[in-house]
Amino acid sequence: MTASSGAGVPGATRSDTVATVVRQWEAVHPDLDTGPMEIIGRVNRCAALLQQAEDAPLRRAGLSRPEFDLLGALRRTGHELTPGDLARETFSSGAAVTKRVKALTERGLVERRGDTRDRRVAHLRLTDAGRDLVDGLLPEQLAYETSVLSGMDPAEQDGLAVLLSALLGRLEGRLGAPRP
Amino acid sequence: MTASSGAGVPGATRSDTVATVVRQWEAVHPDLDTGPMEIIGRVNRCAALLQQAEDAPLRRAGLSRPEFDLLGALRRTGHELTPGDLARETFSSGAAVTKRVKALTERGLVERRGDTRDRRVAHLRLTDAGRDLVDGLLPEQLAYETSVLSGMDPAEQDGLAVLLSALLGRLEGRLGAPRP
DNA sequence: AGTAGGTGCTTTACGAGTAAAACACCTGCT
DNA sequence: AGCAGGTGTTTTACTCGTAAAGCACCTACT
Repeated sequence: MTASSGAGVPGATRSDTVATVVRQWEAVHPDLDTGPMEIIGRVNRCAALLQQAEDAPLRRAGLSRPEFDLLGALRRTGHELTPGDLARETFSSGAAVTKRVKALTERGLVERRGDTRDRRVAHLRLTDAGRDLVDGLLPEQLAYETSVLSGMDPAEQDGLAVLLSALLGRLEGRLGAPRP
Repeated sequence: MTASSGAGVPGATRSDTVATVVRQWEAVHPDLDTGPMEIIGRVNRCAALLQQAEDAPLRRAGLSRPEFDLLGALRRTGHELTPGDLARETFSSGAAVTKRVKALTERGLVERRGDTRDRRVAHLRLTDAGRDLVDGLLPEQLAYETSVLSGMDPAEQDGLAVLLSALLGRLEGRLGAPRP
């Protein structure tokens, strides 16, 4: 009665790994509504496969994905960011940002400048080399993403983007400040 | 011209973090087609938030998510699995499985039995305590997932499941055996 | 002015995953 | 039978992220 997708969707959406996992759970726990798994299991699995695939070109450039995210944040915002800004922007802990920034400055991709007013804070920006690296990598990433999505027609792509946005909106609203 | 979702979708899908990130990239690189980001960025972000949220009840039970995945694989298949099977089933490395199995057997959740034919392989199964733990946790997980999705009506949920399945099918087909 | 409390960042200690090597065992060829 | 090569699992050395403590600095109250 939980109004989920238990409905049926007759023979659709066969042949992905999540479908077989869901069927296994249904066999073992016929009483539970496995509808949500059809969505959330697939989101998780898609994300895992996408990251694995997209990491390859980055590693070729000697970057981890979190490092690329950090450089990307600096590039796309267009202005300097503090470590704290970067932590929020890349959804990672402050400590992780500290270490990544250290590694990236040593490699000459990022520069730091102390704030004159508040001597606790640092301002970070890309060096020319850092900017060039991001600008070289980004088209590669997008080309791969485009090729993955090329199997879906544009209407499906838009539909997927809209539905995911709805889901994400809900997640971000609900999880903005959870109780640990 | 790459037939992506660049079309427009006028004012739709505002107010999630991915939308603002995409707008930033568009401002810096107006030449690139950022359509794929609208999908793939959201998949990644949704997965990150979902995992973070779903980890909480697991940690309360003293389990990490990979550990729960391992126990879940044993539960849903209903029969014994070898470490290799588990590695494939949970998409993790053999070494990681070895360590997790060790920890879980020490906690009395998993039992191992040597193969009589081939003495290299072990067969693993849940203890009663392991089975009970999974069976107690699973409804919690599903209830949370149901509540997250409760904002979407059933038709949207089905649509999302179908579209994600199409994407996942493509990813699994393409990435079954990549070249490192 | 002096100080208590908060903020921004970094350091430390540790846990967890990985890749590569090591190990133990099986299989098929001669 | 004996051994070369393959497979299933574990071990080792290392990397990376995290939580919690630590440090330096700012701010606002008395």
